[in-house]
Amino acid sequence: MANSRSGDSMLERFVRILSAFDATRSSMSVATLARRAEVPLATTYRLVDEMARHELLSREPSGEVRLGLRLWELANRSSPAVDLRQAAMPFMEDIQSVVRQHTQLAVLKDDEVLIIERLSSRGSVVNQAKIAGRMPVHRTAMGMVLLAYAPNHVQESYLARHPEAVAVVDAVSFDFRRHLADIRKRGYAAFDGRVDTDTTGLAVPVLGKHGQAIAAIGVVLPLGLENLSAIVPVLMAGARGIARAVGELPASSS
Amino acid sequence: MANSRSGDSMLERFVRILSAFDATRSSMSVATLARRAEVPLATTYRLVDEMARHELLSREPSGEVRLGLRLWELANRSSPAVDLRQAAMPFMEDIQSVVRQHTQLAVLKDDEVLIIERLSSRGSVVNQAKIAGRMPVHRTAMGMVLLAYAPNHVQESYLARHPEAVAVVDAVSFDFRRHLADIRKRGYAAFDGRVDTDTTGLAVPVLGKHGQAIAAIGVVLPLGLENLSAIVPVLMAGARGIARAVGELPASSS
DNA sequence: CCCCTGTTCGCATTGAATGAGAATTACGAC
DNA sequence: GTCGTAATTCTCATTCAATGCGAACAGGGG
Repeated sequence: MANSRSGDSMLERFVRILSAFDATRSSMSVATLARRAEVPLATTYRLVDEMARHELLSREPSGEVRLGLRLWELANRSSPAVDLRQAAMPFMEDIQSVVRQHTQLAVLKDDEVLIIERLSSRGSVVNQAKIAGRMPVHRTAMGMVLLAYAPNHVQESYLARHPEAVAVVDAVSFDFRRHLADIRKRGYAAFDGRVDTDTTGLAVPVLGKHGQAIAAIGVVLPLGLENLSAIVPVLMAGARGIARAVGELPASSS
Repeated sequence: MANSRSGDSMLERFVRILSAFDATRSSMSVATLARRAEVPLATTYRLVDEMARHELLSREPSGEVRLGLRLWELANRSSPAVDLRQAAMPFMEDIQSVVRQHTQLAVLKDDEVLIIERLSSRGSVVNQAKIAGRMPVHRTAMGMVLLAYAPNHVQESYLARHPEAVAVVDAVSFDFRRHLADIRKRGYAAFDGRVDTDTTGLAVPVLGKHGQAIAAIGVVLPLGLENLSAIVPVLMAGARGIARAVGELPASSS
């Protein structure tokens, strides 16, 4: 039995199997799955169909495996992300109806930006962000806003773990901490072409009662930024609305 | 060791634990969780913190447990529901901008209506539907549309399992199968006050290439149905758009 | 004070999970 | 058709990781 080395609880494997799926690879053969998840083949087969029996995974006619509808259902019935999203939706729609470009909601998670929600008009510019997808902190306006309003120890540990961030921010060398302070002073962050060369990101924090960011809302605009300063107040009004709608929410971790 | 009776694989328990959470009870003590999930206390404690370690669950400062952000992330990175939602969103927004009431997207699952997405204007009437929530088939316009365009064996097994449906549909006794045929003839379903006494549900199917419903889109309107017939074409146009946007999607099960 | 509920820990027990590998099937390429 | 490769299914002896009882501990009302 369990005759082998690896210190894997079954749950560990279970998570690794789920993690093998992402937006770019939403279905695959069991064998491939076993390879990606680094779980022994025979075991993977057993696990997969046990999971399929509970509809956490589903097997397509082709034999490929993908995430199951029940997993989605369970995760979306109640969760921090769901609560946040629900509180924010009406305000995001308000923003959207004015800005008419991608409007997104995100939180900070494991030193990355986790996108919670995203509204897109038909004519929006292209944008790589996906719901439940992640973006790098220091290349996005949402990320920098989240970091700027994060507790000190989060900022410091981010800096410690991501020295490359300092180099990337603007052509000139500069003080990252001061950059964060600037963002706090303005109350928003705006970046040109850092994700896509022809778009501008603009984001403001949703502030909790102790001044920390519990989330960020941002928009992605085409580079021709005429009335950009007219948009900031719209975002801020939305953010205040969301903050009010969120009585108290568990934080997002670090 | 597994010295006890129950034929529970660990995964079985895992699912039961997750299932203990729903929109009405999004966090609880471990002991309560153990009771609801019917998992032995000591085992529950062990499982909960193993799951918490992987952020499938999270422990709040108060000690209560709730679903974790990572679970949400995994489930939303890729899943049938996510794909469908993504294909449908632009069309739902179009519909919403015209109708200005709740606009929802749902599929049939286990003889129930599973709500996938839901847009609500600020001034919408009250509506109990929640994302990832379920509604009864024969009391909702979305449910009846889904059933009307479902394969025959699904309809029959629904009838077999839900004899009460026949009695409920309209004051007069009547032929349920014929009712479904009527819906197919019209191409939509409209029900007054069956969920809430002061609202009307209106729904059309999103048809796959073989004529089956792969989803339904519906709106919830206040009972004063003046221009109701003007809305149907809007929904149908949206449904066609969604159908086109969905190249091929795995079905939703039965 | 007692009682009730939630939480943590120790521990002996064993059956359920494990993974190597053989056998079989599916699928292209040619 | 004939290979050849990859995917899948099965078998099976091994054993340790998961199990759950029960006892102990911690609060917190009343």
